[in-house]
Amino acid sequence: MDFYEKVYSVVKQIPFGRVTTYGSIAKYIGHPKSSRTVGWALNVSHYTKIIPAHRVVNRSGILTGKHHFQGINLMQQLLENEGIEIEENKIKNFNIIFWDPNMNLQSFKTN
DNA sequence: CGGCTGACGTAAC
DNA sequence: TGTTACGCCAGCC
Repeated sequence: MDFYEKVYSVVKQIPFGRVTTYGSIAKYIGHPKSSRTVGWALNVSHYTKIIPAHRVVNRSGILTGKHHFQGINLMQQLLENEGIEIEENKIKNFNIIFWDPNMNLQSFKTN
């Protein structure tokens, strides 16, 4: 399975109203230092695949990739539509809604 | 083939 | 505590 296929598989499994980080995804797919590549994978994915990339933010819960969506606030709008509160490009209660694939998809690696 | 870039993360200063 | 530096890896010159 390709690097990006793994990324897509994980991102698509992010529960509604939850978010995860580039680093967590990278770590989960076996490349803990390749978080940048995860971002790149999501970047190309937005025109090759349909995945909830808006549910992926950086480690601080900041919407660093919002300017890669159509509207400047599209990413934030999508998240708020899921009940996630955003303030100044930053997710509120991030530690609460953070969804770590490493803690929820242990069986995924064997697929 | 080498250097630059980037939706990141961590360590060092 | 705020910046800077660097590793990472795929794409694009």
